[in-house]
Amino acid sequence: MSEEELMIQQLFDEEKLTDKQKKIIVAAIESFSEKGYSATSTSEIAKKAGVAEGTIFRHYKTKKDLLMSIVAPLMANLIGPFVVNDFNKVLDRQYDRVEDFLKATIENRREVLIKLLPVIKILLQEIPFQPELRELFLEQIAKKIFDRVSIIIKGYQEKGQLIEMPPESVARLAITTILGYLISRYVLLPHLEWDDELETERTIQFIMHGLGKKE
Amino acid sequence: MSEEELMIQQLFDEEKLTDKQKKIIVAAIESFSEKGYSATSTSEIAKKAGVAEGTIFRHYKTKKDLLMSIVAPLMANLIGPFVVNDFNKVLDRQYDRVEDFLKATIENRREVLIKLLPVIKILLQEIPFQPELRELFLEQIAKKIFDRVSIIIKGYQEKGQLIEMPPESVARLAITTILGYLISRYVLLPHLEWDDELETERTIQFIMHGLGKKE
Amino acid sequence: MSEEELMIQQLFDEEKLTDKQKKIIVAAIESFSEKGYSATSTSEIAKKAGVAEGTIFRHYKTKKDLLMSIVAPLMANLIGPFVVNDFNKVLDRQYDRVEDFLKATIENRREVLIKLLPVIKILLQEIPFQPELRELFLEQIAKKIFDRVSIIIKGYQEKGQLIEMPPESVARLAITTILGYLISRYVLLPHLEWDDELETERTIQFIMHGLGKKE
Amino acid sequence: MSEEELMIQQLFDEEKLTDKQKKIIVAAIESFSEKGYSATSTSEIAKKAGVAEGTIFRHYKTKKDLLMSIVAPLMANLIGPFVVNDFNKVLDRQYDRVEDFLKATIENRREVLIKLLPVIKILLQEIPFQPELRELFLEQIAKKIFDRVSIIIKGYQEKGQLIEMPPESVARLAITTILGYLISRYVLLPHLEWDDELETERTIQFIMHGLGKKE
DNA sequence: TATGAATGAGGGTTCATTCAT
DNA sequence: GATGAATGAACCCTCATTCAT
Repeated sequence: MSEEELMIQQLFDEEKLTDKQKKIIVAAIESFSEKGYSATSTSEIAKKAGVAEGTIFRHYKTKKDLLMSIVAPLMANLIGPFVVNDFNKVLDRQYDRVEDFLKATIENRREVLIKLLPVIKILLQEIPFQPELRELFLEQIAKKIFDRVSIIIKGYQEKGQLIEMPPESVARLAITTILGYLISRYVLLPHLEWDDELETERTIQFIMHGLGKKE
Repeated sequence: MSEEELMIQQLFDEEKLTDKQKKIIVAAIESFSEKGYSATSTSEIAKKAGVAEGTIFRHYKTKKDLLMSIVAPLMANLIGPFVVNDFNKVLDRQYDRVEDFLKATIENRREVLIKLLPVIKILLQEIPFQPELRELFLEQIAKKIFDRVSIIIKGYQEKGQLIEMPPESVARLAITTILGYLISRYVLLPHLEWDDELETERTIQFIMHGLGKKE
Repeated sequence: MSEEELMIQQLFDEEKLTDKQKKIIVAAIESFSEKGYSATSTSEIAKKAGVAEGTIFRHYKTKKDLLMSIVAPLMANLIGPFVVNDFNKVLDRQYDRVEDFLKATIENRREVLIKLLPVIKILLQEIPFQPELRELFLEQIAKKIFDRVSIIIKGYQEKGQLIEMPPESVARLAITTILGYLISRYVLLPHLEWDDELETERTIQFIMHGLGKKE
Repeated sequence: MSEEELMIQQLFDEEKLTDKQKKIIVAAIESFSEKGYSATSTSEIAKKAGVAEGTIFRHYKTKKDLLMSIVAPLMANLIGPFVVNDFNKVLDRQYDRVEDFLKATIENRREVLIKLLPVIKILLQEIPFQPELRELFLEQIAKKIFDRVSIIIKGYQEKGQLIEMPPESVARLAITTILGYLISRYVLLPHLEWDDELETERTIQFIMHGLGKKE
């Protein structure tokens, strides 16, 4: 229970949720991420949450409403700290080298990513099918992150630490590499044994120097 | 229609499908990839295919059967040419430099990937929810590709073209980078304008030399 | 309605059934006994009961569940009073002569049999096809009745009122004769005019003295 | 196969059935008697018979047609030999004593009953639900048998071998007793071990002298 | 506020039957 | 005559949602 409680807190820290609401949210996250949104029935959620079927609809007008109320705060959560903390730190020149910034970013996001993994799975699953979700995601998350990252990139380029390449391309390559790592690590192959520190190091090294051998 | 006909041919070239079967497959692919497997009703597929609902179940015992019959041949298709053609060419030392191999691989797969995009979307969407699909994918695709790629990598490492790093890590980084490019290009942001040749070049360059500036 | 109400009361006297449940049961009994279980659709039952089809499945998980919930209490009902009342009376030597016992038994069961006729028809119809039903019937009804009857028979044999013959055979002959009478009377040929008292008398006389003429 | 072949011959000896027709009939009898008419699908029959679904409907316009074509000849078969052979023998005074007639009748019918058991089960099952069947049965079978039996009874009554009782009642009692025996023996409790000769003897004895002890 | 009985549209699937081959 | 693909109505059952309690 404490595990879910943490997730709930992380996601809805400011809102006031009744006890039943929390149970509904937890149950919905579990079912949605296990079977998918469409394949999950509200009655199943109600049973798992230990509430009556009607109770769900008292708090959330529709099933989609419930989905949104789970997934929307995730967005703020994913981007929020990143924007506020790290970005400022970078501006404050706390990370002189790109490597340090990358490492801090990965470390910083790793924890919240793990905690919110089920919700992230739901988000990724439903983005292709819920236009509102996709727009929300593209405009609130993708765009913002992309913009901030581009600024950061330009900064490092000016400092001569990054090659001359359009920031969008640099951003794309860096972000997909990091996400590729995190998704491989936590979504696709979580059952393998990973040496997290070493693999993080390699990922960063790859971003910086590629795979080609310097002669 | 010719577009879908092509896809059908690509996927089911050896099997003999009746006209109605083809229509069902095409309609199912369209609906599944647009709304997701669970959210698509068989009656909707029937209507779109212009056949009676019962006809679907004459050819495919269940709805999941229909899904599998769409997605299973994709696997062979995705991996087949790769294994046979490219791998042999590499062994035949047709690609002296890693760059050439990467470029050929991307180009080679790009075409089939575009054509099969809707089916790939379905596959990716349903892998988390259909255990049989996941196993099929992990064992038939992921493992095979990984193995072959690892061999290729070792070859280039011995030739001194790739850094010393466990082939698994090299494979992971290379594959996720390429997939990250293709997914960004064709799935996430297809509506942007892309200079395919240039962006492919950059992706390969990134894999080889990273983002760090040589001084 | 009062007719069915009576049947419902007789069958489910202890359980608390909602109004809709009663209507569903009544409608199901009517349809099952008229057209058979397999040939009756749940939508038909719903319509006849004046409820939504979903309502049926809220109370009974499956169609077979509905059948069982109708037929199971019948068993207790058919055997219950017999075991408790009559059997005790016999033990209490309330019936000195076999004839009196037989008459009381027939009279006693006639009433409930008439009232539960439709349900009995359903039971008899479905016993060959529902293994669970058959076992339930054989073990809960047939065996119990057979055992009790055998004890009673032995009693009368010891009193010299019945011929020496294995109690099983005696029981078989007596029971099938009585059932043969009741089934002829109420199931096969209910439209004929019957002089119930006289025919009962003849049936008992037949059991006691057969058809042969004493010279 | 020879078992079914025999049944087919017995039932349809005069008609010319194609090979496929026979297979259909055999398959239908098996399925109908196992699962009931309504619960058996034509496709299942086709599969079991090894013919195409359409073939069934080429020979029998509807599913009910198939049922009727199985069950109708049974009637003639059940009554035919009885009327012709036994009855004449009785008239020919081949059976002086009632006992002999009863024994001959039971023995005579036992064999055909066993062979046609599955078809008889179908007939008994469907009589309550198929009005045409019921009328056919009542008028062609029940009535005829009843009439003939009544005549026989009167004959024995005149000879002083049977008590004075309306022939209808005598017939009812005798017939239900015999049927009760045969049904107990072959339908309800076929798995018990039966001493057929002894039990037949007891049944006849019961009919003649009842269960009461002569002092 | 919370319940859970009730709804009826729609879910996937099977059905008896037809008909072009 | 035999086939089996095709049909669409009907099957049993589940669904998201409502509302009286």
